[in-house]
Amino acid sequence: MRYLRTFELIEAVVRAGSIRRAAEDTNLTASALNRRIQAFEQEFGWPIFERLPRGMRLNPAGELLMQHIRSHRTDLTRVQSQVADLAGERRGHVSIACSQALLPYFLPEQIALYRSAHPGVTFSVNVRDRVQAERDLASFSSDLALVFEPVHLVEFEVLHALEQPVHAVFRRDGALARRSDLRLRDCLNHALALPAQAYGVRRLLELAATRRGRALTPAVESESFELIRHYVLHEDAVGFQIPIGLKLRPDDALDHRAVSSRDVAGGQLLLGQMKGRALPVASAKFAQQLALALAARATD
Amino acid sequence: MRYLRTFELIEAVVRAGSIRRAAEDTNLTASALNRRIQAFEQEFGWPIFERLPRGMRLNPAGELLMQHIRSHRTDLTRVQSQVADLAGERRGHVSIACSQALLPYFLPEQIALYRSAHPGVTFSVNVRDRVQAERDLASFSSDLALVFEPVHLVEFEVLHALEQPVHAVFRRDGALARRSDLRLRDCLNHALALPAQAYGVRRLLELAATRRGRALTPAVESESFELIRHYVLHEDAVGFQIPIGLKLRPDDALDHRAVSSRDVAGGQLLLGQMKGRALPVASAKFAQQLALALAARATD
DNA sequence: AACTCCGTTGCAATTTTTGCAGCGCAGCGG
DNA sequence: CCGCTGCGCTGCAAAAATTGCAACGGAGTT
Repeated sequence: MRYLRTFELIEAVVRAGSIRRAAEDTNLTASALNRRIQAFEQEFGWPIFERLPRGMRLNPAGELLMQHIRSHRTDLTRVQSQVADLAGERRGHVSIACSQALLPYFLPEQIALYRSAHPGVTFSVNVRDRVQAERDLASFSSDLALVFEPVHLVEFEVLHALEQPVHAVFRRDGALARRSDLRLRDCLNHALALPAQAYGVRRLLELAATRRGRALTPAVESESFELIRHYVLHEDAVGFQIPIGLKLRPDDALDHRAVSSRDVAGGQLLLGQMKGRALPVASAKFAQQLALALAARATD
Repeated sequence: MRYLRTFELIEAVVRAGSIRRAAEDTNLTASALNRRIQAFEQEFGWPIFERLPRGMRLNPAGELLMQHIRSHRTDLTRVQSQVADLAGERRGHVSIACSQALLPYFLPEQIALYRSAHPGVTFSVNVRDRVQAERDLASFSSDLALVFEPVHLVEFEVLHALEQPVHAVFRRDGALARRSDLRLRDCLNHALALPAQAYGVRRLLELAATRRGRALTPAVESESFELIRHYVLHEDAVGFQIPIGLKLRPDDALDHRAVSSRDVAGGQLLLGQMKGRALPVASAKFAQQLALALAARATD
């Protein structure tokens, strides 16, 4: 949008950290860019940048303004989305920050389902850990977040919650496969393939282990759930994940089962948005669909 | 603000109803204005005006956009106000929609008090009845509303409430002045000077009268409380008003006293803002001061 | 002390916006 | 039927704004 150009330029300067670098990104000369910034500060009434010998940085006034700019712009896209909806053609873009576990099955299915009804809607899916997801919402870079065991919950408005037990993942031909009620101590006798500390599953496991005075000493620790799943096949190890990211296929060499809730508490998978924000039409409708799908899983 | 020019122009067209008339108001030619509107619609993606043979009118998309524009602009002034506050100098503008009863004493005092501490803050006071006040808040043309017995209360966030009994106003040398506990039937024996139907005091009186099977037949009916107050002096009539708009001065020919609460229920004087809106610093601080002043009255 | 990278400014070139005049259209009144 | 009025819209030239170029001074770095 032409009339938002000044804001784009300001953002470019914030990102680049200096006018000269931002000028390259925006296909302008440093002088032109400089004058636009100055003109804006003049009209706004106060400087919004600190001038440092090495470049520019936002001052507190600028931070305040940036927050406003971001909210304004996403609000405008919401209006456009509403207008598109008004005109009958559902268009728009849904951006969602989610935990890794949603990537293999749940989200692809849901997105495909939504796009089959509304081909004009596009999606961007960003993998974020529990902390980053909330930061994404606050900075308006994601409309929705679907995360396991979020941390802060301030500014986070829960649209739907689903309890997910921690599942152990193991070889179908291993010793664990034969147990009917799976206890934590059974798992701890095997080599452990655990997610990194930042992840909710890991936190729940640590909690359970320390309560029993035992320490978790992973053989393999990774940020990739996919790696963990595959590693389990090589050594007769045990991995952990939530069931929404797992699927039972009879021909598969992998199997999984819930660790007894007596040992490891379940966690919450939360669908949420930034508190108080009015979502674009497409995002709101997609959130409804997700909530329905999650509710269906709860009754399974 | 230069970068908000397009929005100003759109608003001018909405107000004027045609490009040519709006062009005069904005010191532009119709052609220039026309092209800016077209350029905006191009960028926005949809037309926002209906072209009629007699001029232009907003279409539904335009209505949606206008709502956004208004909220955006008031939001920006809030940011500026916050920045001013950050810089130490409290500046800004407070716009308040209020009932007539606040005009003679309460608001002038409060505004003077606030301005003595913060001379940089300016005020606009708009007299609005109960319905219009809420409409003002919703259209962002007022930050605060201080009204007696508002109607809808949707979108209205109450910041402070004060119960106000209905007071009768009469000549100090009249018959009513001698009664200690003032009953409604005493008043009804006199000529009545009543506010118009739209006002809260009138509604409370009507309610009380019909409950007793009596009808209110005003000798004088007016939208001006000031006229009512002065009329009472000429005929030995009785007027009605809430005490916040009255003052006892010993040298005055007027007197007033609460009508017994057994007969006429008290009403609520409400200080409020639009639900969910973040007020500019000056408005928020002034609202705090008002709330305090109202609370002090409650304990009198 | 030489060097680099920064924001900033004067001036000319360029791009954008505007005003002017005129077009076609649709109601209105005779 | 006509002329009249007020409307949105467009081609073209004038006016205004934005931009690029070159250069300056300042502050860290080597």
